[in-house]
Amino acid sequence: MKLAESFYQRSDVVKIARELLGKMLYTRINGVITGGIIVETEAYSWKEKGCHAYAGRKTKRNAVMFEKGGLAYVYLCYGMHNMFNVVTNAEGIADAILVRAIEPVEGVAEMQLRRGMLQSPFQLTSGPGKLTRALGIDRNLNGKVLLHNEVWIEDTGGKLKGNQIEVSSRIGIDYAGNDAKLPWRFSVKGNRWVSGRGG
DNA sequence: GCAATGATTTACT
DNA sequence: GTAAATCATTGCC
Repeated sequence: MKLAESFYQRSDVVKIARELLGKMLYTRINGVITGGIIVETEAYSWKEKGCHAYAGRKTKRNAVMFEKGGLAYVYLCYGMHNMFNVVTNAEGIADAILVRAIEPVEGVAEMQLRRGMLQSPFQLTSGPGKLTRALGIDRNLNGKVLLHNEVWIEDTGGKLKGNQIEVSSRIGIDYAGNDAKLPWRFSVKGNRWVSGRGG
């Protein structure tokens, strides 16, 4: 079943990022459903420099981060990659979680079509830009509520043990100085779809 | 109006 | 390992 709004609207974005591991992320694009298990996330908060909304700086791009938790924040990076984030916390507080990798489950054939030929199936969704392409996520989904039938997250009922979760520093935010060292990246230990070496 | 750059991926050497 | 691809957003003039 879909996660309730109350799951996203709690105040501890780091805790929510950890809890998203093992959940199912689905999209429905042009009637085609694709989805997979979230295996890698990163937390971002307005309080630290790695975040687009650092120091509460609100712009046209990141405005959705200031909305209430439970919305999708999608933006374009490097001119070609869409990044998918989950907005958390209460309205007015800009926290969000970047989904960096999923394990393909639903609509795998469609994902392969969208991604083209790959050297390894583990490259299908093993990175933030890859999974958005595989799931058909683009900026049209920015600001969408994660409770409807375009993009949503479900609780599978499965539970990850603490020793199955790997904690590390976030990737690609060297400009954030000391905040780049925060242990706010979570991944499923041993999962082949975690970004990095895709196979 | 304009120059700078990024929460990345892929190909090439 | 290094570099190119590629453009919306941002900040400054």
